[in-house]
Amino acid sequence: MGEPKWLTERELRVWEDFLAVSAKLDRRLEQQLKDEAGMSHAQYEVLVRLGRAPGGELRMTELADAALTSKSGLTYQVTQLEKAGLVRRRSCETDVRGVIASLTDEGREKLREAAPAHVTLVRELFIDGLPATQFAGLAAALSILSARLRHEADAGPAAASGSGQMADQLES
Amino acid sequence: MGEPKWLTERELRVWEDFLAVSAKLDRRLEQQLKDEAGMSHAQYEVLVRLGRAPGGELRMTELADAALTSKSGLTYQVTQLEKAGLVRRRSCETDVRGVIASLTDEGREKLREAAPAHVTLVRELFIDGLPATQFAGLAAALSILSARLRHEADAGPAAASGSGQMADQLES
DNA sequence: AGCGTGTGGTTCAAACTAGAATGAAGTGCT
DNA sequence: AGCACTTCATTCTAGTTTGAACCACACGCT
Repeated sequence: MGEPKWLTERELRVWEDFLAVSAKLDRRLEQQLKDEAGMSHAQYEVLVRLGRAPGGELRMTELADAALTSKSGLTYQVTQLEKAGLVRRRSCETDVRGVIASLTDEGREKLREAAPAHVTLVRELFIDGLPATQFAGLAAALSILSARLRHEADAGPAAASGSGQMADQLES
Repeated sequence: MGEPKWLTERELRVWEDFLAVSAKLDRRLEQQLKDEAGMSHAQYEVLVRLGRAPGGELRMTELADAALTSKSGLTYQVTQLEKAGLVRRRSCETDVRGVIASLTDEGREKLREAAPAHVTLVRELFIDGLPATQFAGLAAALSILSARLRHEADAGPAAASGSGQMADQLES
């Protein structure tokens, strides 16, 4: 790893813009949810994924994956949400080890209550304000990156051992 | 706030892709820096901003701003970095209250040492793999969002008091 | 059945985070 | 000069994060 390919000025700007946007967006959303709904973004995210799942139920591991948090992180959040009465734990019939997180009625209600302001802010900060062309560009780029990172997750450090290209799906 | 403008399916996908990309990228970089350089991404970011500043020095507030962390967060990180000998604090001549964080030679060396692997990973995960067109779209979008959030920071809750539109720059 | 390996979830310890409160010192106005 | 107001950085507190260690169970193989 003597001399890597450094970033061009442009690439650097894009990367730092990404970091800045991500950080500031996170903070604004966090703050708003805390103020108006008394919950963290992480918790909101858990409720959303549960709300979307059939029956409002999901296995812990699946939920952790969907809500972009670690397993231990999810255990913590679900415990908090359970204390607040928004989520219940029940055990899985087909696998004794399994735990199923289940959205309560209060949880669903709370979600319904918190969503409008949240969505409005996401719209204001992220969606509106981008001309259609740029939005389309952003959409395309994020879709690729998201897919890429989803698969990287398994193979992870495998890239270090030679491949790391995956150019196949790009050349189409 | 009865019924907000909900997100279309497409908008939702983009937003969630953004969250996913951001989260996964963060985790990968965090992990790599910890493994290979023994520092957190936050600390790395502080070193980078200092390294780029004239004389390797910056006022705490400016640094906090640049490194995307809160003031108290920066105080903590600088203390850590100081313990590690990578940064020094000195007081500001023109303002007694002021504190200037200054990159030490060891700090600069450490940065030089950590940067290649970090940059390579950023390249691998974020830059390469995006066709030129999509990269350009991403760049344009992030540039707009970044600028927007930079200014929002001051006006912040001002949006709540009536305006909140800023539609002027949309209709063009 | 018995054994080794993998998986699901929690617990634990340690680090990090942000905001509120604090104290000291600038700034502007009369 | 005196006073109110803002700014700079730190301290404090409480909450949150993560990976590692852990236990109990599932699964595959012989």
